[in-house]
Amino acid sequence: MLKLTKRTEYGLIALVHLADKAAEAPAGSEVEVVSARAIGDQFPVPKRLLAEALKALQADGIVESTRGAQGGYRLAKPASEISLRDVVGALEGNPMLTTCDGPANGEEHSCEMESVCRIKSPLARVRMGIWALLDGVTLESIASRSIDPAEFVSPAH
Amino acid sequence: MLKLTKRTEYGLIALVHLADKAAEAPAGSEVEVVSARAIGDQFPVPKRLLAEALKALQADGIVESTRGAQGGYRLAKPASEISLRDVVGALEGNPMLTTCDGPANGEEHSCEMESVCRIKSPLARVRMGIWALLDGVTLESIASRSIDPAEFVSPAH
DNA sequence: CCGAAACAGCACTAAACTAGTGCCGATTAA
DNA sequence: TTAATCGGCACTAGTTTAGTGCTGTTTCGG
Repeated sequence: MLKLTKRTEYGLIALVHLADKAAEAPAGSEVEVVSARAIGDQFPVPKRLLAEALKALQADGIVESTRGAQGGYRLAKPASEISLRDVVGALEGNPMLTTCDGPANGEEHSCEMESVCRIKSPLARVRMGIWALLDGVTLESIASRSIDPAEFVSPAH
Repeated sequence: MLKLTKRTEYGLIALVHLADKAAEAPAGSEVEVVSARAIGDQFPVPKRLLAEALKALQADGIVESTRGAQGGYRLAKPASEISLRDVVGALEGNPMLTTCDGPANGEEHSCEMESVCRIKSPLARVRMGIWALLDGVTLESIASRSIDPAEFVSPAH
């Protein structure tokens, strides 16, 4: 199904939070790291999965981590340079649409119909369209949507 | 994962085939129906699943069926009026991206964070972008990609 | 009128993926 | 030294996907 996983959802939530932190920081100063626990405390999401997502994001160089007490995560790049495609790619890999519509796996023989298949290349085009769309959405554009931090930390419920 | 199901893949293959038949037919004449078996014979796909896909397409008014011997399927509308979104919608439903990113299910309370959730509306925007993209791809545009029928029935390999 | 061809509907299995949890080791600030 | 925190492995339960079986119903053709 054409759906993102919870992992991705949680990862995105965490990233938006980290982007806020980065934006709040006084210019020129080091951005404070935020622990997975701290993020999880602010949202009703299973903290453990959040941590899983952050781990994956770290492995892909989207966030950087500091270990030990007072450790945590922060964005590894400016929010404007992190696209939704990067995030989705890190959290659920690149493969898309049909199995035979391989993205860059030129070596795989994809499917057995090859020559008979008329939908492969149209689907590949669609896939690239979707990727381009995700490429156009940066973490900055997601995070910078009129959020008063005060309202943010004191949720309505 | 951001992937289409086999069902959709098989359905698309069948639709392209039916679009061919429709295009071949002499102007003004009735388009011949094609049985699921006939389609399945031309492609290395499990015939049964192909039939499943066609059934779903019929239920959604994308193809129309004729029952009984010599029965089969044909497009219910011109190929130019069938979009990839229609097909995907018929074969795997509309829900997309995260679970809280409900398409038109206004009544559902979606997720419990509501007020705190900062990714919902950006994701909704992305979803609409993807749908618009799928809307722009018609069955006609997929099928009419320089296919010499002769080359089609005698594949290169 | 009968039988074969074809759609239609239901139910079932096995494999893969998703969501979520547990546990323990490694690292580091206090 | 201790507690906080990231990092890695493994495990369970539920859902989805892929694929198959069987039976009923409709209709053409002989």
